Amino acid sequence: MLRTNTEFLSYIDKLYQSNELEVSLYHFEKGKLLFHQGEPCHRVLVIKEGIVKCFFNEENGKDYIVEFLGRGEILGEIEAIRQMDGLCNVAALTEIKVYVLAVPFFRALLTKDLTLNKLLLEELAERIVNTSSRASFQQLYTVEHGLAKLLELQEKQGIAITKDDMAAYLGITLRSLNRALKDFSI
Amino acid sequence: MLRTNTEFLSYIDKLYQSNELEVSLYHFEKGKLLFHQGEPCHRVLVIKEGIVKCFFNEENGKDYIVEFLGRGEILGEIEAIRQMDGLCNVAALTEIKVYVLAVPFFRALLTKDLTLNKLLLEELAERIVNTSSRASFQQLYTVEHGLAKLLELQEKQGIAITKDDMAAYLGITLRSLNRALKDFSI
DNA sequence: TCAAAGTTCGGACATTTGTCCTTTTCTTGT
DNA sequence: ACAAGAAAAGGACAAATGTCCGAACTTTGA
Repeated sequence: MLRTNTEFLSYIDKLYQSNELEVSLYHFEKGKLLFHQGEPCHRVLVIKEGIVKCFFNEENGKDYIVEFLGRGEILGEIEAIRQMDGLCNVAALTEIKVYVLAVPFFRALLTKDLTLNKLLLEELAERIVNTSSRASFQQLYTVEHGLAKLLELQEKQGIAITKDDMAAYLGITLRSLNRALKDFSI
Repeated sequence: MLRTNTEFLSYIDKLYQSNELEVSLYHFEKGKLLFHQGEPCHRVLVIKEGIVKCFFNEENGKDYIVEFLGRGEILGEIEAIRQMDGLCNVAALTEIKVYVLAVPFFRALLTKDLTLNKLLLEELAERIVNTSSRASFQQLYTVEHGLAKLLELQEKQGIAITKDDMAAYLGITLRSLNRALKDFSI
């Protein structure tokens, strides 16, 4: 549930070392909004440290968290590839360090670097696997199943997700989450 | 909701014309299962004609339709890229014609053909956009919203989806679908 | 044409989830 | 330490969805 991508990180680490003009390293504080749904994207980010959440804000005001991303995960690549406005919001859940690439540089790189293409294809394929199997799971199983997995993740990763975020990830209201948590501890 | 990809189709058309040893054209009848969830995949398909459904079969026996795919859409590419067993089932909803590539050939092509890489990146990015925004939408909105879109699709495309498939796409039971349909026609 | 079998549909009730609002618990400043 | 305000939790009812099963409708074969 918290995705990471070591291979991609080391690729970008190297790129950074050999090309500091085009790749820079930034630092953002917890809570900062890195991408804004519906707005133009000018940069592609790769997480060096920290955790972010990607979430949709639907017209009815509700949020849905698509995924939590950590080390080596890339952000803004879909928008860069398809030349579209921000698909969803991205907010820093912890303090983060990110590599930043301008979109034109990223796109130029794509036209000539097969390694980058390969890494990206693997990353996108992995995301489809995750997103689609989660959608299926959430539609067809009860909340408890999803909650169990989410609690397990927090345990393993040693991270604390707020209840609001847990509910947004499960696609339910806070009230329902509280109920599920209560049922859980019986 | 019914996805197609003209660009990809013409790429494969050309590949077929220049390389009939490695790319072949097959024909399958309606109802045929082209990929089986959890089983090894040996081939990559590109739809030349017809429509298929990709669906998960969950352990509780329920189905969830991830997407409907038509002309120019590729199948089995995720499994080929990540070298994994079938992610979901794929069944022909109509008679279909497909180009067939063996996985090793497809992978070899990936290592040297930037055009293919580009087309695939665009396709995978598009799928992520669709899958994730649909997941969000379905979690956060009522069934009627989803149903409206689905009916619209059938109208536009002139295709008839069975009620079972409509329910599986919406992630609800047939009973709930019938109710929604009734409410709809008021 | 008719009856039997299969299929689809909808009623009735159970369960789940959401909404709204009160109660409880936690913070904060003096 | 305590009161006031803020944040979190839970009760009560409403709405949505699922399950089960019988009724209505279709198909098929003699």
